[in-house]
Amino acid sequence: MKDAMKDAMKDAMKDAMTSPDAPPLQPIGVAVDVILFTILDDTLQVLLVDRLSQPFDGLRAVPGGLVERREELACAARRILRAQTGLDVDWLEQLYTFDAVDRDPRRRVLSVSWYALVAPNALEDEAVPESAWGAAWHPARALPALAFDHARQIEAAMTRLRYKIEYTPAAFHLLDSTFTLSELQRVYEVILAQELDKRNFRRRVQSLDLVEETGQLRREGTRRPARLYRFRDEGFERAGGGVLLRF
Amino acid sequence: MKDAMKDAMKDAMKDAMTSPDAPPLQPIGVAVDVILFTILDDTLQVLLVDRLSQPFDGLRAVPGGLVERREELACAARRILRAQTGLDVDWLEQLYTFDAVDRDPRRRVLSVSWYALVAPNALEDEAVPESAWGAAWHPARALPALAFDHARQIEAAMTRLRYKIEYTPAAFHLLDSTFTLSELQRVYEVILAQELDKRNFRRRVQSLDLVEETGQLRREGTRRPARLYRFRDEGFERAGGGVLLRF
DNA sequence: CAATAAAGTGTCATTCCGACACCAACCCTT
DNA sequence: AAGGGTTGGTGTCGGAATGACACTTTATTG
Repeated sequence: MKDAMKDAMKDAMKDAMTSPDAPPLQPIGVAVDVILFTILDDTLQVLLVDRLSQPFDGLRAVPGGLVERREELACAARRILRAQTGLDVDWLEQLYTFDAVDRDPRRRVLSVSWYALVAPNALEDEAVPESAWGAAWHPARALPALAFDHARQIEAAMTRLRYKIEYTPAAFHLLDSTFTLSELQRVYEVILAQELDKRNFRRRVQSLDLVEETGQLRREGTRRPARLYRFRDEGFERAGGGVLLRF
Repeated sequence: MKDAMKDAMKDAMKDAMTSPDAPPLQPIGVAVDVILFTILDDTLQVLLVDRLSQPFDGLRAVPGGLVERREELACAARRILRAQTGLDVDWLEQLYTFDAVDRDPRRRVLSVSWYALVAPNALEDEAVPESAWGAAWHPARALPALAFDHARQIEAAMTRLRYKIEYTPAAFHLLDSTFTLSELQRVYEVILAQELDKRNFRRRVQSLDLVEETGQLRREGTRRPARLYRFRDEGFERAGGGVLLRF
């Protein structure tokens, strides 16, 4: 720890020294936090880890950590996610930069917040390593006490997500590459927190050419098998960024 | 300058020292940049200042600068706007945090980017001080060469603005507190870069109760005077965040 | 008082949207 | 083999919203 501190100070010195014309550094820390969503048990879930040290020892938090000196923020977010959860995500978007001066009681640390989406079965495949972090899913609408300003961050991420699924293909990243229309509908219902009419939903999705049949069926349990679909990029592209799925 | 450097290092040391449990600082600089829009000559305009030193000496840039140690980002943005342009804005929103490692050739500096809106006559009142900064309006769709990643930032801000005027009262901040419906329509036309039908536009605005008559008229030039309106908060609130003005 | 220039106003045809209910297909049980 | 259970899958219709469209009004100026 002492060595790390010395290193940081050497870095600071070098940075200040090598560019005589550069204005002085303000020692503001930069962290990223990642709100990782999935849908499990027909519920929107957020991945939380345990905090094992001060501050906020014993509370839960979203995965996060300091950004390295020459690391892009999105890379930091992915690195931290991988380290704390073992997951690789394919949807990762910057959410907001949280900057309250006292959001970290130790010193000034900005949090550049991101949100990410994974399909629920990513769990089974990659197995969230219980490791030291105690990563686990929690229902997004019934969260325990959280460290830092993470409750606010999750709130903001949920709001953003509600908007995003209406005019981007975000929802598809909460599903496998093939899915049934009922599964797709459930994603929208869970995120929007309202029931949708099955026929109207299908009319929209199909008239926008957002999906195409794979020709295969999902047979599951004791009931009629459902047709499997896959997402069609061209649908969203052709629609050109307007609002697409409004319910 | 040397003193400033010493101060920065002292700060860094203090920060690292006072919290033995705090992880080491990464010396990443934090700046804010502000894309300030107005509408002038029926054109969307961006305020640019001259760069008078390296890097990018001689180019134009949006107002920006380093954040102070205990300063919230929005405060920094307002402080810098005031210093470089003399303007106080009432609409200021965080846009995005730009983080390319080499966006500042001297060293790693994040830019938390904001966009702001002012009514065009703010100019005449407060008189953009030509001062050292050479602040001046430039048509947003015909910009000169810009410092840093500011061209990309402006692009992002314009995209955001296009969305925002559809579901927030942003457009009204580009007008005086009272305005004619034609002026309001021109704001939408300029930002969306498309002509709108006068009667359909008025139908929407009035059916949503976004405006109320002041009872006064604007007489201007050689033509029929127009009724003056003012914005009604309740309109947007009642509409509850859905899409309101879609053309 | 004529010319000019923007302000202001209504209709109609089309499309979009939301509400609504039943049969089909499969599996399992008996 | 028949029947029950469960989800999958489909069409219509009435009302609302949308987009296209042109003329009259009201002021000023010469």
